[in-house]
Amino acid sequence: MLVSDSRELYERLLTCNLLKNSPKFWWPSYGTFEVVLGVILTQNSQFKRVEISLENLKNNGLNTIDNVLTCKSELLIECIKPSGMYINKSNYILTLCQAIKDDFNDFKNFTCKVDREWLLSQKGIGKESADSILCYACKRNVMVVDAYTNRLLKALGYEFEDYDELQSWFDVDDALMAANFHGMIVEYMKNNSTRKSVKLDKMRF
DNA sequence: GGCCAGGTGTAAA
DNA sequence: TTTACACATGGC
Repeated sequence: MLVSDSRELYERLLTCNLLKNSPKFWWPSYGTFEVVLGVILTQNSQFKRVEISLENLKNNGLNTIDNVLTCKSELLIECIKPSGMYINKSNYILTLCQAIKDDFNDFKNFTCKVDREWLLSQKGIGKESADSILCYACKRNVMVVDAYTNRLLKALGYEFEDYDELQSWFDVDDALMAANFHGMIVEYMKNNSTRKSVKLDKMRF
């Protein structure tokens, strides 16, 4: 094992200064409804494409639950096309917005009251998306793990059975640490890895 | 042309 | 329970 625990990994990632271009939070519009849209749009897509879609949505006023629910679905689809899989994703967005309205009334109440189980029962929301919404939209102390995280830990000598086991390896203090931890892992892996290999020298190995 | 990107649902085996 | 495939786009 090249690191003894998640805290050592966190310290090593901090020394890489990976979040220097994101002064406070790595995910854009942290704590807003736009994060929910971004989480669905980013599924099997590049975030650069997601940012184009989010800009389209914003320019058409589709950055609130009510506006998404009352707009023509053709407009929603047109806005999110750059991220791909727009038929599925537009349906996921619409049904999720309706469910939030039905069960929580508004976004603010949703962020305070929603839990993981509720999110996982929604179509189009799996574990990673549920945790991303909790972490980056609801500002909860929830660690998001993904394929990057799994590959990094594997390169460091760890093997995990599944998502939940990988997630439970992480020990985080608060919402800010969780948000930045996952962000640093993604940024590190984007810059220092391919599907087959991970360069560890930036972390002083 | 094939592979991949800040995944998930569904059907078949 | 696991595996294979669909979803769809643009960059390399």
